Amino acid sequence: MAEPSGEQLLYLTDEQLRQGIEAMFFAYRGFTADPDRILDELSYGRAHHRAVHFINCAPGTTVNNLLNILGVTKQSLNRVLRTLIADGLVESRVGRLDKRERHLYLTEEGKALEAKLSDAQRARMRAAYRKAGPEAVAGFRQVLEAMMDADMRRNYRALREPRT
Amino acid sequence: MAEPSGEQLLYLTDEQLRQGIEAMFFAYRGFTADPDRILDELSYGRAHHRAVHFINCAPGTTVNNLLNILGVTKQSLNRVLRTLIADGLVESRVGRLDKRERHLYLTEEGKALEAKLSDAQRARMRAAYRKAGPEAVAGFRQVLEAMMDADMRRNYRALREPRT
DNA sequence: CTTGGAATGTCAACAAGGCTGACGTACTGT
DNA sequence: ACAGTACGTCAGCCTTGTTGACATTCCAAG
Repeated sequence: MAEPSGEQLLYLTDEQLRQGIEAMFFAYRGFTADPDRILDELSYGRAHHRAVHFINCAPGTTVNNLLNILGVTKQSLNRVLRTLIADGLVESRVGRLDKRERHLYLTEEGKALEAKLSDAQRARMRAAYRKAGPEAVAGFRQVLEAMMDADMRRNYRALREPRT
Repeated sequence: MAEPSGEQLLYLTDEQLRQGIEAMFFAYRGFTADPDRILDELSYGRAHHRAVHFINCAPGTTVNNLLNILGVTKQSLNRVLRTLIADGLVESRVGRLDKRERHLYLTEEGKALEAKLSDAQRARMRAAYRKAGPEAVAGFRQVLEAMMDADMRRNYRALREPRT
């Protein structure tokens, strides 16, 4: 894939890049629009969505682990987790091996919300993928991955792995 | 490295879509990281960046027009504009045709900041584009455009048109 | 010409969700 | 025993979203 086969390797004018920047801006808004609507009705915010999403991906994850993935402070995350636990969407279990740790799980209710949010977001993603075609999707993913910070790319790849 | 490039057609499993969602999340963070650092030093935020960016793209635009592009309330935008005007980065001129309107322009100082932010963001975008290759970039843009809301796509395309 | 309504922009106040700092508690490993 | 780690929490700040109230300006109907 790293072989450009000549072609127009260099069409990286500032104008092209600016368009990419704006596309990213508008697309991200579309990307979050559907979940945001659902969240609003429950008086939750995007922060709750992120927490629920990653707890679902990695059941039993610790608070500290989640902190690294989300890139926020523990105070900030804790505020969100507190409401999710109080509302019975997330369960926090004291670690067996290390009792200082809290392992986080979605309850059935939590899974239901996650599914609802996920479905909405996937629907848009699926529509976009269909419209653009498989090859475009491969390119899309490559550029996104190249755009991440190195340490985030590690997190991202860790989440993609089948299982350890 | 284990990136599927092109071959398989219908791989729109929920798992694949979930990966796309996460890639979008992490990539957007990388995307805004560099400007955020610059902004922080000046005690501005992302909102200032967006305003400066789009005023630069469309000099003389009205507040209302900017509102539509940015998708926030006028009160929210106004707060940001007020500080930018107070700091001498943006100039607001009363409309000649319609005196209710305010036309917005970047001052020299404003243009300097815009260039600084833009350079940082473009550098990352350029690096990602280089790494992924021209074909990936085309796919990237296609998927992003398909992911926008319809009305935002209009704004996006309007901004891509040659100058008026 | 007047007047009411629409459009535009400003000010005030509030909420969500970031942040830092400080501190308490429970546990771990040396 | 003790230093360090993991987590929770309180207090307070900032940015940036929101609504509500209001001033100005324009325009069109009476």
